[in-house]
Amino acid sequence: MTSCGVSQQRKSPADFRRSADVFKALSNPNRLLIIEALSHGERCVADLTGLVGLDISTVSNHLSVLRGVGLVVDDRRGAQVFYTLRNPCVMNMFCCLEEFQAS
Amino acid sequence: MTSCGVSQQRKSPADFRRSADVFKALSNPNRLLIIEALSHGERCVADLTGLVGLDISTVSNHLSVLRGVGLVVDDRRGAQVFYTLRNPCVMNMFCCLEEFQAS
DNA sequence: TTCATTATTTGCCAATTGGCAAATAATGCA
DNA sequence: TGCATTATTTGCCAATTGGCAAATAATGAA
Repeated sequence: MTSCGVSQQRKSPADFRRSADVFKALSNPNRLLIIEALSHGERCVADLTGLVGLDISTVSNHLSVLRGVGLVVDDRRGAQVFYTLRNPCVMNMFCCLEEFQAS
Repeated sequence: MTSCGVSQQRKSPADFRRSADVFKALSNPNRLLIIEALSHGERCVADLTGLVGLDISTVSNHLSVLRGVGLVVDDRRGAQVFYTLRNPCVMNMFCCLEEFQAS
């Protein structure tokens, strides 16, 4: 894991707000489970509901949260809706977290 | 930002729980502001209180949250308490987030 | 020991979160 | 159109969060 080449500009309150919002979306274990599943390929809601083991209304709500911060995108095909990660680079954050937690 | 060399083992519910806890600690803009300040070097509580602009009891509480997940460590010197990031590699997560948000 | 300074803890309150279940919406077939 | 399937939204409720202010703890000097 190397340093990233991101500029060191001063962050505005809105920047922190936006970052906090994404972290908040990630602050639920069931949502993390969903994201990890999606990192391996698209899944439909019923799939994810089976995986998470909660009521489908809850899973749908979690997916709505993830959609809200742009982590996932939905694709309706007939009665079914499939979800995918909008950008897999978010998994890099998990790698960073694992390194942090291993330290 | 390159991929990290972390093993692909199956995560347990407790793993997701722990990850979610760290993300939760990061899900508040004022705590992000504190972390960013600490990434540049240690700061005392009064410093951070001035920076954040909230009541000192609130700042102390935020610092307690960060301590609880191991993001920061405290060092009491007399009446003052100084805080530092336990491991600066956590800043890599912010870099990943910025890349994600720029995508 | 008293008093001042600094930081943490606690209590209060409003807002938010997360789970279930019901209600509603979207899709597709007969 | 009616009905079935799938998913989303809404309502309810308990738990949690975050901010302020008061109470309490920790430190140090006189």
